[in-house]
Amino acid sequence: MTDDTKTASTAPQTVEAFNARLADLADGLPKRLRQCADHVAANLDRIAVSTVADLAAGADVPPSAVMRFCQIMGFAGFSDMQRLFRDAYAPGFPDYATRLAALRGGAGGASRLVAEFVEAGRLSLEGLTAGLDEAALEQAVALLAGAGMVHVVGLRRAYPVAAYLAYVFEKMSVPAMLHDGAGKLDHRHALRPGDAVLAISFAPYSEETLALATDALALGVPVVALTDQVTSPLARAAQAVLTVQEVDFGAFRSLSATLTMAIALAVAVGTARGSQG
Amino acid sequence: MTDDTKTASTAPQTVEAFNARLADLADGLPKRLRQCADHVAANLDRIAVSTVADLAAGADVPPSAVMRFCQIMGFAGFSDMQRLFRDAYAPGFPDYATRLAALRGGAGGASRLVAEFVEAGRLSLEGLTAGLDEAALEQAVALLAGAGMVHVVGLRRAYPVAAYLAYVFEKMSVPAMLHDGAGKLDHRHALRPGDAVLAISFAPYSEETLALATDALALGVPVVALTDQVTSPLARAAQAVLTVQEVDFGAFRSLSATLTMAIALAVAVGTARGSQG
DNA sequence: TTGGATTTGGAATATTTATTCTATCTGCTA
DNA sequence: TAGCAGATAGAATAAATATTCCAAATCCAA
Repeated sequence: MTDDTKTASTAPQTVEAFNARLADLADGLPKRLRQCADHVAANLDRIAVSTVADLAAGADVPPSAVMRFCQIMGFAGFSDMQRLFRDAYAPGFPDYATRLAALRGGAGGASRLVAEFVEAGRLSLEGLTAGLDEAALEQAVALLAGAGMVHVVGLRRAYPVAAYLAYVFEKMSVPAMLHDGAGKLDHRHALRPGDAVLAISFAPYSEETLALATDALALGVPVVALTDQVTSPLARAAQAVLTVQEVDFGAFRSLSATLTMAIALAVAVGTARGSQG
Repeated sequence: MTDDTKTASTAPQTVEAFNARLADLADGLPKRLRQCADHVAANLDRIAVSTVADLAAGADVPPSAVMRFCQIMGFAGFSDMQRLFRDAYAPGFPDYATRLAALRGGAGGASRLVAEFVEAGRLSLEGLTAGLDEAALEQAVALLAGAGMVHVVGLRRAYPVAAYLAYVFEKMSVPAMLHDGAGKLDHRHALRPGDAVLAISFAPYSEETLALATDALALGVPVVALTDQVTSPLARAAQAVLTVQEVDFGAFRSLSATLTMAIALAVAVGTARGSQG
């Protein structure tokens, strides 16, 4: 026991080192300490202005667990750990506008891009609220909530949206099938009376998506369209048309608004079904 | 004594009001209080993480002078004043539990859901700018830009992100392969020296994603992690860790911030490659 | 299961930090 | 310069906060 492990000397000197150590230790930690680690990791920016009791309450552990956490991180105690974050607090204002301006103006290529896409996403979200067709939305929910099976289709840029919808539907126990065009199979025969189609497509509209929507129309299966324009060819085949405009940055469009619309739609449908029994 | 002068009621409620009051009083202040005012005005952003003694030392006055200063500013004491700054600079993802409860009770149905998810998305995007680790981002871009092939992996909730990344990479002519676990194939043999892995996973972390990252680590193939916590198990296997916190609404999380980070990353990588030749 | 090691919760204690109080000082007016 | 009002410094006290310690609980290996 003479070789006292010099825990103090291993104390992280920077927030980066702190994170590294946290990532390093986190896996092998017992329950309570793990809770501390997770809560701290998720609230790094609050450590500077928190007390042991605050942190303990947030992590749902007793204060002594927080103390033990600080010690295994290499600090003498909480105050020692907090000092690191108080010193690093200098950059200050996590004010959105300021930070965004700094990122946009800054040199860093990638950070700059993040700032631009964030701004584009924010604008798209604003546009979503402003341009929402509530009647169409209610109708879409009604159509999908009443369906035996929801066929979700979306390709290319719309595919992530379709995949996400399928995921949320599954989570909410809504019977749904994702048509992803894999294997170039012709899935249209899966459409049955009582089903519904949720088709997502943006210009340039993918042929397969349009084809499924058209077939559904012919079979009398209702179609909900999530698209970019009321004049979209997809709109012609649909009983309910939801439009979302994404603000683009450069040649690229984010999917913030589209996905937000998608999750709201899916949750609304799941809820409506749940309450129907 | 009945007309108790309600000094407490004059306490500034916002940082702006605080500044206004400070400007208002500063001129007529005696020496020591003036020193306090000047030092405080010059170090507004540090009040939240300072003690009375810190401030006193900085202003070169005894602690009791600081107390008097707090009181003439309208606060009950230093702690009262500090609370204002701690709250003001708290980068709040405020209580969504309350909102959700209100939503359940209130009317508005699907449109209301859209509004809530829009708000959650907006907050997530703001959090992304505030919490961006620029160094990690640059490193991630460098690793991926230098790779022969980018292996993108993400399952469940992360799958739409992975799919989107694969789409953007393809658009930008970055050789990329999407590992989607289809057919339960073991794709890890596809990893070759010179490649890189871009792994996306959120709690609860999917085993397959972790496995691919771990294999890559063993093979010396660099891994970029896009995850929710620095304590994520994915982080251990990764050379660059990008964290994104999504504000959740109810049981559901949108992907606004994650996708925004994803597209920015992909475009940055594509651009870097393009300029390399 | 048993035994041993690790982890945990909470009470007891130590330390830091805020706050009050008052004797003293300073600057002003007459 | 005497007298007074306000300002000040520092000591005394109160409150909040951090930290330690140990008995009890839990986990794990044999």
